[in-house]
Amino acid sequence: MLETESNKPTKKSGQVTIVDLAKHLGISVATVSRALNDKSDISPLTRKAVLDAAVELDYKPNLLAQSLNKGKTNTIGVVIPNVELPFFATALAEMQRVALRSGYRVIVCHSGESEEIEVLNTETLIACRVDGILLSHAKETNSFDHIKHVIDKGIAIVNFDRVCNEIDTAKVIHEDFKGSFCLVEHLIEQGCKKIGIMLGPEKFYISQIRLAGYKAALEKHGIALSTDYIVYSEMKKNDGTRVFDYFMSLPNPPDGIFTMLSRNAIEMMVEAKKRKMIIPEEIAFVGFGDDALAEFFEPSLTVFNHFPAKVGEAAINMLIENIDKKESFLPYTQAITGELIVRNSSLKNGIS
Amino acid sequence: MLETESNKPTKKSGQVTIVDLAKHLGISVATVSRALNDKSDISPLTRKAVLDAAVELDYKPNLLAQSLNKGKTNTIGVVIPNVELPFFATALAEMQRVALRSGYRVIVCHSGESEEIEVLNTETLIACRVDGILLSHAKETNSFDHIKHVIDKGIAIVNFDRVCNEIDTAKVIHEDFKGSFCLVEHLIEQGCKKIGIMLGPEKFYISQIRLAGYKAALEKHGIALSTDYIVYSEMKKNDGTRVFDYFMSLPNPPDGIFTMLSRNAIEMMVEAKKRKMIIPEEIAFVGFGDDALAEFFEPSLTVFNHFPAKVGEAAINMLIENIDKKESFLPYTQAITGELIVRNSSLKNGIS
DNA sequence: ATGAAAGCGCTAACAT
DNA sequence: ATGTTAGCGCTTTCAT
Repeated sequence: MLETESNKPTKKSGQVTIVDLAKHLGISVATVSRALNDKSDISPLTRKAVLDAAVELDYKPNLLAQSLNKGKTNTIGVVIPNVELPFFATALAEMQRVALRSGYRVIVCHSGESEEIEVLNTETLIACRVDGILLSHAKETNSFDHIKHVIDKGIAIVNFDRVCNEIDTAKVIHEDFKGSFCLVEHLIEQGCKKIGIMLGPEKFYISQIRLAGYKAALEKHGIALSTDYIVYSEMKKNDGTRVFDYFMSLPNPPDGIFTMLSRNAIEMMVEAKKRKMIIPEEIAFVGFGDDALAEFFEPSLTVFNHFPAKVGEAAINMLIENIDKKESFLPYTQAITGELIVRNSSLKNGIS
Repeated sequence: MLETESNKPTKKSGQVTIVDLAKHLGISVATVSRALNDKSDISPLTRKAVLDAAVELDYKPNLLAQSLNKGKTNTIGVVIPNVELPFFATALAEMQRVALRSGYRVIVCHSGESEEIEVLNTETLIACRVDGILLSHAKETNSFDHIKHVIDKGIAIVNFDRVCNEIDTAKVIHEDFKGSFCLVEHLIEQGCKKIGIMLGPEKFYISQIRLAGYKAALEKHGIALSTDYIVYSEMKKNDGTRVFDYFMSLPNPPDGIFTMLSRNAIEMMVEAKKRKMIIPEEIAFVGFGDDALAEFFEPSLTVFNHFPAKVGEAAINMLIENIDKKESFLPYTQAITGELIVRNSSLKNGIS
């Protein structure tokens, strides 16, 4: 317990290091390290002395140094376009929960829907030497070289929700085809004959797949396809309003509308109500993805719930698998089972 | 341009290092470092050679090593209770935006409203040697030793939204008193005489302050205070419903209700509508904090908008100031100016 | 059971 | 203009 006056850390960081502990106790850093890491070859007394000193001096290990030394950071990087979209907020929260349980830290980056920032984020994460990356593309993103990059470097990566179909990465997706098929078929069963669809950007893989589901449902029920009823959007606020105006301006406007973002359906319903249209009798609505808005709006919105938390959980578990197996991991795709929630925006025999 | 066969990185990390670059070019690491960091004492030719090689070999700097060496990480840690609350999602997004602009990375931690995890998060951030911490307390949090800790270590910290009044930290808060005063006064002006208030946990500083604003408004207008009308809650889903039941069970139920979380007001309105009560004539509602739900619900909810993005921006700017000034920084408190948004849930002369 | 020393990748004196 | 070297905080052989 040799007491020197110089207990205060002297180093650059201003924080207590194992050198400080070693000096304080008059032993070597190696011994301190062993005690701290609970190694075998150490006397119980020394261990206790070190542990006590660590508490006394408020020693906190420097993760940077540890990671640098070990070549592993136990950190996962997440790149998302926008946490303000409820889907991403929920998925992210779940990722953090699982990460913590599995001994990983999480660095979150927002691309803000910008391709440039998404690329920048990816590079930052590589520079931070994260063990793996979870990524959902910005709507702007057209080129996927940064993803190839990550893969070439042998860094684990899982693509979720807004995935890119041009690269063979591990992916977690929704039942996009089935969900969209269900929703559209439900509209048809409710008597809708002219069904409009509002998608995200045309290049989105999920736009394409959901469109395919829509087409399949129409075909199954012998309804002809009309390109007038298919609209892409940049997913801006109030796009729903604009697209609804467009639909209503058609010579033969839809009697049912499916939107890829539930929020857009809500915006449309606001507009429909302004025009004194009767929902769902005159026009019915369904959306992809459940949230508080869908539940509380009047009429409540029929949705395909894609379980954001499950997506988050599956994605991070797949990533950890990828990290653990390293080279031997073979990319695969997992689709999370969703569920149709029928509500008043589409149910014509009106239940309340 | 000396070519050796051994271009591939040999090291533990598996990634290209400046040593690899140096070998590849047959020069010293110091020169490589200088070139990479755009130092003065270097010939343009060597610089170019290095930069080219960096691209060719896909060199990415190791931030861990840089940070360890410099004693600065350029990283900010954020601890929030739950991103699924729209306020935090928006504040966080803004923090990231500003951080990026200012050359900082962000590590986000969720406490999930747990004190234990909040403490753990804080320690992790210290261990990561972040330059500063932005923190909003979990609702569970009772002890603030971990905050004292951070301050004692000389790490910059800014407390926002859910602040603790027992410690002298830098803080960014809302106009909690004024906002609550405005909302309640507005109800009074609309003719409400019996005003219920639903707060968060009693120990929350913001609960206390918002209650004070409520009391002040009542007093100004000569309305007697009744403890029956004051309810605390743990901010769980559907607490609004329960509290509304309670209010309605009173011998003399309120004719106006103010909730600290807008979502609770929505839940109450759902319940009120089920009971065929007329809003706002029979009972009016106002909430603290604006979000999509408040705008889209029918009737739309009168709120005090506390501008989440501004809070996020102010908090991170204050933190960066703290980081830059270090010792000479004196903690202060900044209140973000809010704004009353009157909507149909309270406006008795009904505008639509 | 403990210490000495090398090394993780990088920067910054200090040479030359 | 470039090379040599020490050191950031830690773990881990290899000695003893």
